[in-house]
Amino acid sequence: MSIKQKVKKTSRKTLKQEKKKVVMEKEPLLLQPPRGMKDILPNDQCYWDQVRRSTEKLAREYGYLRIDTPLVEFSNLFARGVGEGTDIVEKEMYNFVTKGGDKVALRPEMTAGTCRAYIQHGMNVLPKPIKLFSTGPVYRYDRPQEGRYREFYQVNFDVFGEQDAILDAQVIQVAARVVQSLGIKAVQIQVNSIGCAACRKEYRELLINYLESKKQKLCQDCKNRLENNPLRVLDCKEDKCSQVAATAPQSVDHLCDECRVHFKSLLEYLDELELPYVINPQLVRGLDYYTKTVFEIWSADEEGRKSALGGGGRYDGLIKLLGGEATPAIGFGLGVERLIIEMKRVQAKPYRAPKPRVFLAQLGDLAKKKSLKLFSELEKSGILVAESFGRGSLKSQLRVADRLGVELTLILGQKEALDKTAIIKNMITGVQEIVSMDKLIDLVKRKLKTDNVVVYHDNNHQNNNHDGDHAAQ
RNA sequence: GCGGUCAUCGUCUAUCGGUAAGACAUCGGUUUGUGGUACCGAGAAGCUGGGUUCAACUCCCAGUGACCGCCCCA
Repeated sequence: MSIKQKVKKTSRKTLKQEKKKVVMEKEPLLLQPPRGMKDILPNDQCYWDQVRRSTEKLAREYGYLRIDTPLVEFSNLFARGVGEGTDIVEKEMYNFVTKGGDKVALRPEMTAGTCRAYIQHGMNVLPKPIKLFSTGPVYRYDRPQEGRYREFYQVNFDVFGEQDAILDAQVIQVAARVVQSLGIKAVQIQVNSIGCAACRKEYRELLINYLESKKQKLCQDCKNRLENNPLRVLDCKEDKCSQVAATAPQSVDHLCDECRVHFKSLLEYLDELELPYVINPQLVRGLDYYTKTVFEIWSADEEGRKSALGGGGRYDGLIKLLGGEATPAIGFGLGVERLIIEMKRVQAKPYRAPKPRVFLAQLGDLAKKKSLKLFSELEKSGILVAESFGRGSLKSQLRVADRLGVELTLILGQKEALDKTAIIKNMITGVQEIVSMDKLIDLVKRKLKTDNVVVYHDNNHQNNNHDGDHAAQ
């Protein structure tokens, strides 16, 4: 190591220590978001765009209107709506008190807020059924891991005012279609019916009796669940519990007449739609408000590892519970991050936004000034243009143009600026011509239309581009 | 909430108890008006806090975070 290097290293180190000292004096600044939260970087946006486009298109086609509700609601909306005894409300809610003393929470799911808005704005007077969809972040204070974040995004569909099972089937179909439209084909739909308030009460007692008799075989969690949420014992993953659950009375066998008919016709409608499904008598959802139909959508990879993409169900009692007039309703939510994980796994095509096909290069003070306006004129006439105004040399600008893979580069130099002309360079053939400024835009448009896109990139070059994408992350 | 693995430039990966190397990426240059290659150069890192030591990026502890497995869910 040379003396020069040594000196440099030392000074760098000293600098670093000083920097550290300054930071320490103020307050440690962690250059990362809080746990379980993450940035969605430009490189990933193509997947998010694809999800947004697909869901918005299907929502439109099935008659859903978009609604956006606040990320923050009063805590008791969720306590009442989602259920006091649920994991979500009990241990996963971001609760806080505002300066004004309001007890509020970040929404852990979207249905409660949608219902609140439905009641508040008197949507019950609209022609039924009323279909609403929304998308945005939701928050759960859970332990993060792959596909599970404390801030995550959902797309959510809800329908109000229709109790016919045909709607249950259509809602399940929409859920399946959203997933499939993203290119995720290998999905499994699980359905179950947990009955209405009346038959659920009866069933619940039956189940408690049964579980009490096997109490010593249950895990500690389930012993607790026995008290406040016995249905949840059924989907406990503990071996001993699932053994008990396997022989437990099943809700489908203890439905009242109405619920049985409802479930039966749902299955008939699903058959009619040729939507493959599996009846899972063990399926219970983590939210209290469900009645009758519940369902989940799962994907499975080659090794059989499953991941829940979303789920939903009917909640005929919720609107009344929250203070509205009794209104049947059904809905579902899908986890966007999980959809994207699946899209990547099956190598589904993300949305590709149009890229600029023209680059504007400038040389010299006068041309630089003129190029700024020329850029906006090109943009106004619908031509996507790239530039690198900050660079001086034509060489480095052309290098950028090349790397962006544009088809044409417009060169505006001192001479051209004075002559009111510009050079159009075809980046594929290398041929260039001088045209007058007032014909430039029309000519560029014509060239973009007629020029066939020739793929001339060699592999090496493409790889470089690819790496570049990653480096931008 | 519990268990496991891990933590070095923007990214990936080395090395070492004596203050860190390379690749990719970035920026600049190779006679300043012409792009892919090549060559030269520059900037850029030891998660945080303690401890052991003459000396810690390295060893130990704690914290934090990421990932995996439970639990739960989306």
